[in-house]
Amino acid sequence: MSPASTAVPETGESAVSRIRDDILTGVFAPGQRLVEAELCERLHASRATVRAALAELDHEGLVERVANRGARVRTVSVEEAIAITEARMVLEGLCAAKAAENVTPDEIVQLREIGSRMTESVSSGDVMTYRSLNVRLHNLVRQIANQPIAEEILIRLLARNVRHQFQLALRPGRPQVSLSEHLAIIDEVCARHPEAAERAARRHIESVIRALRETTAG
Amino acid sequence: MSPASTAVPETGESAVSRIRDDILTGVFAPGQRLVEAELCERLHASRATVRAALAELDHEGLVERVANRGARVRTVSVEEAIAITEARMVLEGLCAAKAAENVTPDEIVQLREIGSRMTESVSSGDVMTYRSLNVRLHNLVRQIANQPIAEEILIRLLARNVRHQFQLALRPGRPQVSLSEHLAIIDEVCARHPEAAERAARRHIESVIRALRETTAG
DNA sequence: GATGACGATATTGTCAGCAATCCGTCGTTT
DNA sequence: AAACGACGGATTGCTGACAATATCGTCATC
Repeated sequence: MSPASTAVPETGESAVSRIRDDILTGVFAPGQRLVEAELCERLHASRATVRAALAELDHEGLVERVANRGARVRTVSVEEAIAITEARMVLEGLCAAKAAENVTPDEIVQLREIGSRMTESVSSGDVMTYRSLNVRLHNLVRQIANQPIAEEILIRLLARNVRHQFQLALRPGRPQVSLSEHLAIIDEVCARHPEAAERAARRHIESVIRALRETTAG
Repeated sequence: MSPASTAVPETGESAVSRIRDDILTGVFAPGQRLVEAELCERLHASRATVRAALAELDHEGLVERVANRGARVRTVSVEEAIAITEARMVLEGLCAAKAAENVTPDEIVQLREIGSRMTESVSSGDVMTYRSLNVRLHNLVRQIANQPIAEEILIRLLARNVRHQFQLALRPGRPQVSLSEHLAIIDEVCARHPEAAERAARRHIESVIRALRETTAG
């Protein structure tokens, strides 16, 4: 569950979380400079603390640091978002395959439950619920896969382009497209077909990539 | 090219490099405690510097830190090495596919050159040369793929279990097995067949995984 | 008017020291 | 004798200050 590293300095961790949240919620805009002294005031922490936090966020890919020139919120272009999503594609495929190998009856019930609730939320047009179910589904698959290395990488990649993901979810017609893909993943994992589950996961992310590409054109 | 993050404090970077090298070359044994004060003396640096270095290496997965209890060289079990290699498998597959899409005539020449030199070194039994060519091949493929995100992740994963990779390379008969797999990757990339190149890359890493599994049995 | 050198300012990188935390040990109590 | 709690040593986490570096504006020069 813990996002990434093992090091968890107490106040330091809260500093990381607060800055991360401020980036993800848009308090800090993409490209904005993050001056250490300012963050010190804001967080009531020392510079060593915010410095460690910035290093961590640099590692997560949320901020960009250059030597002697400070840190800024990383702006991820559509091209980068596509490259990130391509890496996600193969890793989610791996997790889906592993999940199909490991899935337990209880987990099958959970997957089906998410699937039916996804179907409901799409037919009722509840985009936000669908989106949170989407996150839950991917989390559950990763958890079932029991592949901590791939999981850690995926969590990071995901955090890195939440912004694009979010914009994508709001596109009209997008939930309808992704719903069937999600249901296919659920079906194959529950059927314990690793190869088919991997293909389904990759098809899903391929569709995400196509949608991202369309944003450049449109 | 740069190993990982964008942050490159000058002396800090050398501290990171030196500790990393000492871990990879075995000066610091797996599981060994890394006390900050001792590293300060060894590197003639301040604690802030070595602290930042340890954080970076924690991010890279080479050291393990727990709050208030310090850092130690991470020991990676065979199970972890397998999980890491499974993640590598799908990412190398992605890079191979992308490389097959992007490869230029000049790069084809370079790939063929490496291939023929690999064949020579295997037939002459020169394991170390073969190993360095192996590294060069993977580097070149990643470079051709032009997929910076996947590349960065792969470099980290690779560094994380060099030890296992190294032991593997020394196993009798191993070079003969991997040679044909490497040549297949080269063939498919040069033929510009993305799907086939991906399959070839995955077959290769699958064979690495099988070899790793055998180490547990034997 | 454009260009390049120079200096002031802002910001990061580094250092030494203090406070907080954890582990092992010892003594005390039941 | 075993369990429990307090003490001491060691090590990390954090704070404030100092040094190094890059950026920006100014001014002289071509």
